[in-house]
Amino acid sequence: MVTNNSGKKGKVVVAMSGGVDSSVAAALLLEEGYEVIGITMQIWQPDEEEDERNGGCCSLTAVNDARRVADRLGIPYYVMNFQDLFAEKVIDYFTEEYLQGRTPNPCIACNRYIKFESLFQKAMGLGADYIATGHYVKNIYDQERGRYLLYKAEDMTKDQSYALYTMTQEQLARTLFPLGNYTKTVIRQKAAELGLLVADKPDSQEICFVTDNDYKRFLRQRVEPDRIKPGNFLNTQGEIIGRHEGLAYYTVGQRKGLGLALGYPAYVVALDPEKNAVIVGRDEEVFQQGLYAEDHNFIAFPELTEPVEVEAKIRYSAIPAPAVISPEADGRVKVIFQDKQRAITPGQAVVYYQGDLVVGGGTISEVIF
RNA sequence: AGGGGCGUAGCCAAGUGGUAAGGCAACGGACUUUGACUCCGUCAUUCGUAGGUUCGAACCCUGCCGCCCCUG
Repeated sequence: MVTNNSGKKGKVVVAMSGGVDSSVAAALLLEEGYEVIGITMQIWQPDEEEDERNGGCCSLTAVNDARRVADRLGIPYYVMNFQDLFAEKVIDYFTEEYLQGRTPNPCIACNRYIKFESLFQKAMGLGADYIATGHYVKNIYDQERGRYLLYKAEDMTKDQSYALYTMTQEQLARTLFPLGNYTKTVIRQKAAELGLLVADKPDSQEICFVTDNDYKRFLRQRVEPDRIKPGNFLNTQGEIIGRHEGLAYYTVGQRKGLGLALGYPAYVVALDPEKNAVIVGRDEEVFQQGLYAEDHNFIAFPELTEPVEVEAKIRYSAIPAPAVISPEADGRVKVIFQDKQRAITPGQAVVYYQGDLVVGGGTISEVIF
């Protein structure tokens, strides 16, 4: 059985969401001999009614679940308030990006600014040697390169390396990912063996602060109406083919919700903030050869100085595709794919891999048509 | 006004006497720690309307309504 020994291997703060993964992560670290402290980040204050159902990562049930697990494991447990920071770095970013005709990835922003920046600092301030999360990903120190490297998880279906490409060497040096070598199935079994009540808790999904999975409604409620203006749907020839409700409600590659009966499936090819237009086309018109990305972080090496062959991943659920990345004079990175990719979307992250190794990544700023 | 054509679901559209294809859109579900994509399911007791012929009509006939084209 798990016992809290004196932490021969160091003190680690585990970010506990109340879910299976972070709960088992804490348990595994305990077994390995770390001194474990559980912390739940309170990041979002849901409207009374919209909460609780499935227990978002910040709902009361989440905190209660996490606290129970901590009790069960016999570790200290605290709740820390990150609501203001989350509102700024994640929610504001999320809405502003949509308003500008880009498509944000809030999970990446949360990992970057909340978990691995703010929580990280507070943990270090508490005298912790490490921070740990329930992400499915591997963090390994490479002697030859003298760098900490990030690798895809053993369980490829659960791999979350895409959402962690922003991690710096300083962060990686003091971060533990106990789940990297396990499959989700094993983790659930482990939770059951430990007698954790969260063993059968469903996987979380969707955006944690958009509990009904309707981000359009979320924007409608939070943004001043005059910031979302209706405009024209244009075909790729520039002809007006209909009216849209506002750029913020559309994203590249989208099919549903356009309301355009053209006889063939119509997809959003691009958003044009200049004209406040949504460009629509056929399926084949949404495939593009490359992109420019900015705001990079490289993990496998300090910086990109010459063209490198990689497999680039354009969205969370994409299969990495062969591409060549090369540095541009303006600091951006040019990514040219071997084969055209579907719905390359400004605002989304592009993460570069070499096999299981995360080379680095950036934010897509422009699509090369 | 005269001549011709058309009127099938939200859009396009097949069906010309035997009891309403299909596509698009929409809606519902599955999938999913981002938005999307994808997949599965649902979607006209009724064919502009009123009569008539027929065992039986969206399909044939007649009136009316609406729209389009041509002529003057």
